[in-house]
Amino acid sequence: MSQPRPGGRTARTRTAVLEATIDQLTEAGYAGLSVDAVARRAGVHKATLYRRWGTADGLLLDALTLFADRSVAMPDTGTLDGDLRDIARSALAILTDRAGQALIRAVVSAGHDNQVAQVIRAFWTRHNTMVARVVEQAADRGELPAGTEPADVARAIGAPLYMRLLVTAEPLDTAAADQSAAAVAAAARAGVFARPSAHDAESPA
Amino acid sequence: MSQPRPGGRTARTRTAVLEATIDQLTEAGYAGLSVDAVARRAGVHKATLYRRWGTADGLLLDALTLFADRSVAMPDTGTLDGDLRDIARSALAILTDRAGQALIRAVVSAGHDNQVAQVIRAFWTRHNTMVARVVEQAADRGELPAGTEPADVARAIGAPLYMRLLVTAEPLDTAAADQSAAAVAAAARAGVFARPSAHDAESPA
DNA sequence: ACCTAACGCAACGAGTTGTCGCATTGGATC
DNA sequence: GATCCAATGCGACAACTCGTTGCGTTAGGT
Repeated sequence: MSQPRPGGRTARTRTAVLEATIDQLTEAGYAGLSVDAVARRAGVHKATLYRRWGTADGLLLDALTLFADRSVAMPDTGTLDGDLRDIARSALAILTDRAGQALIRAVVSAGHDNQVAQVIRAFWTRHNTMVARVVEQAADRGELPAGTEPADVARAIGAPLYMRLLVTAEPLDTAAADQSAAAVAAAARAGVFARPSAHDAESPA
Repeated sequence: MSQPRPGGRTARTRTAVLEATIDQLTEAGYAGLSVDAVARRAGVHKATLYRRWGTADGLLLDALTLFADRSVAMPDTGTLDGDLRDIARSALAILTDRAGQALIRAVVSAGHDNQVAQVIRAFWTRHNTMVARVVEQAADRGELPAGTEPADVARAIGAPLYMRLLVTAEPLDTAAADQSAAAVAAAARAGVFARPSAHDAESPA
């Protein structure tokens, strides 16, 4: 069941092509992501790309998968504010990374009805479980009300940064990330993200 | 200096074309916004579109201008929470509107280096001045610390909603808008959006 | 009734897209 | 180092899309 030819040339071609894909996305955006352009840039014949990736979306999907496979780092600063700040700065790192920017813009342009969206959903699922642990620890320390929704917290941390990148084209710097983290911390402490308690009791572990 | 022929046919054509532009954007996205497709859909010959709008981006720009010309409504509920809730719900209305969704997605895909971006910047400028008045009133009432940045508040209100639409494809409902407003209110009250006071005094007014 | 801007129409050249058959190459295996 | 085969290179191609142009027609001001 081993791959027929997992070896050198194929891997090199893939690397060159996916790097060219990022370059092309960076310069020409999703609209300019044609198979021909990527082939020329990678120094590979376009027939090869059509055979292995089929379409431009196939290229995007492969590049995205490679990028999203980085494991999400779990912060552990001992305080809610510290953890949220770390999360916001990690998000900032992705959003300021050249490949990250290119891929995020492309994903948004590609829409939500394809395999690309599945990779994104999987990424957010992992990210949310990470945030859930942070929230849980904070609740144990008494820093947050019980029943705080991790998904709401996770979205709120990233949202202002994505907003700057995608909508308002404002600068993405550490101050922006830290402000976002502080805002989320304040809102979470105020119970804005707390799920309305079913009846009035939430005791189980 | 009056327009040569401002009358009937031209106006009808424009309406039909811009409506077809929205339809096409809704169904096929920015990538599918070809002049030919819009012409067929509008029942107008493509040469006419090339003559009047030049390119697909010209169509987008005209449709966007028409849409963005709605004046931004100023809320006046008497409380910060009420005003922010109104603002969030207004944003929600745009983001759930068919044309609004189509245009916002298109604008993001079109990027930030064109005339389209200018219309967007103008829109946000007006929106920010509106939010500034709300913030100012709240500060006068003592609900907010002095020096609270309106731009930060405005961004924070819209961000989670844009995030749902563009990135995570989550539902856009009143609960989402209200939560966003509540989160911003909590953060603003905590002074997260307060500009660091120049030296240490902020007494005037 | 007249006049002209706006539109319809058809055809076109240029560029892009995806596919095909065949030659060549690289690297795994013995 | 000889052999073999999957992966790639190569060029040509039909189909399609894009934007333009010249000319005839129409609508709506005057």
